[in-house]
Amino acid sequence: MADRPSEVTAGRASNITAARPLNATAASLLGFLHDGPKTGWDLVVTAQERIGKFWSITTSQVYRELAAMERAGLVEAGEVGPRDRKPFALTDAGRAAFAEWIEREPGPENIRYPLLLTVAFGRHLPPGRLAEMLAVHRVAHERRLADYERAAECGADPYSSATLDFGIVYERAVLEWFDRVEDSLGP
Amino acid sequence: MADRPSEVTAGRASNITAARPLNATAASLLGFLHDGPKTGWDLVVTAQERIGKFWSITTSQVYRELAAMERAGLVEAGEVGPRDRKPFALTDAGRAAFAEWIEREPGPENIRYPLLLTVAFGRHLPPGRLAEMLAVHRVAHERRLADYERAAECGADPYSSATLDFGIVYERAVLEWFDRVEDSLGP
DNA sequence: CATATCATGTAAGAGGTTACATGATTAC
DNA sequence: GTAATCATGTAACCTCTTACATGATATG
Repeated sequence: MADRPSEVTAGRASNITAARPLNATAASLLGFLHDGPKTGWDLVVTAQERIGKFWSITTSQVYRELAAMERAGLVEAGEVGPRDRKPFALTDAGRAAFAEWIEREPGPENIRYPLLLTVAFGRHLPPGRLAEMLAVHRVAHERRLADYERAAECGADPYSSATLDFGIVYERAVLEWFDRVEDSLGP
Repeated sequence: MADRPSEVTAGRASNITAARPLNATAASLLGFLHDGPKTGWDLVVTAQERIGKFWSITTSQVYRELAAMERAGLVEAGEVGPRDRKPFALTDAGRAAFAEWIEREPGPENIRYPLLLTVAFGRHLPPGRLAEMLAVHRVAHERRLADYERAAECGADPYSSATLDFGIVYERAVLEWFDRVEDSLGP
C-alpha cells in the first residue's frame, strides 16, 4: 500500500456535500450500487462495461468519489473481505441523493474529438499524412461497431439496449463520414 | 479591471514549455493565428465558429493559454489598439510548435453525454419523465441539424466542410436514435 | 443617457488524467 | 516459483468551468 497521506498535500477531496447536487460520475457509482454492495474495483469494471462507451471513468476517480461519498454518508463500507476487498453499500441518504440526481435535466453532450481538430487544420498537413490518420481512426471505429453489434445480438434490458444502440448508430454515422471525407479530401 | 493577482494564489498558469507537447486547445489558437494576428476576443469567436461543434473553448481558457504562450515565446503581443484590443501574432517558435502538434497522432475521441447516463439508469425514473427529457434533447438536435444544413449550403473550404459534415452526419444519427428509443422505451 | 456589446482578465475549485506504490492470490 | 491479474489507494498535476470584476465604445 502507498504512503500515508501527508497532512499538507493530502489529495484534494472530491467536493461532495449534502448541499450540492451530485456530479454525474459519483451519481453513476450510486446507480450501480442499487444492484447490491460493490468494491471500488467492481465499480470500475461495471462502469467500463455499462457506461464506458459514453462516460469514461478512471480508477483514481472511483476511489476518490467513494471516499468522499463515505464521508458524506451516501455509502457505507462493509467488512473487508479476502484480498482487502472493501465493499460499499448504498445508504438511504445515498439512495435519496441518486434519486435527486436522476430527476434533474441532463446537461448537454460534449464531444471532444482531436481528429476533427486535425482535420479542421488539415491544410497545414501533407494530404497523405491526414489520410493516414483518418485510416487509423477508421479501423478503430470499425472494430467498435463490430463489438457493439456482437453485443447487441445477446439481448439485454431495454435501457442497456438503448445506450448500446446509441453506440451503434453513432459508429455507423462516423464510418459513413469517413467514406465521404476520404472522397473529398483524399485525392 | 480585476484586482492584481496575489502572489500566493496567483492563477495556476497553464503549463506550456518548450519541452512538452502543446495541448490541443493551445494548438488550436496557434492554428487560428496562422491567418494573421488576433486578440483573445477574436480567438474566442473564431474558435466557437470553426471548432465549437466538437471542441468547446471558454474565454478564460483563451486568455490563460495566450498568456502562457506569450511567456513561452509562441506568440507575441502587438500594440494595444482601441478598446484595449491586444492582438497576438504567431512567432516562428509558435509556428514550429503548431507544426509539431499537428503531426502527432490525434488521440481518441471522448464523448460525454449525460442524457445517456440518464437513459442507462432509466429504470429509476418514471417512463414519462424519461420521455420528457428525451423530447427536450431531440428538439435541440433538430435545431442543430437545421443550422448545420443551412451552413453547408454556403460552401466553404474542404476542411471546414469536412468537419461540418461530421456534425451533420452525427446529428442525423442521433435523431435516428431518438426515433428508435422513443419506440422501444416509449410505451 | 441607458443599454448592449466589445474586450480584458482574475479567482477558485471541480473534475479528470497519469504515474506510481503496494501487496495478495491465482494460474501456469 | 514466476507472471498475470486482482485490488487498494496516493501524489501530482492539468484542464476546464463558473463566477466575478472592470471599463470602453457603439446604438438607440
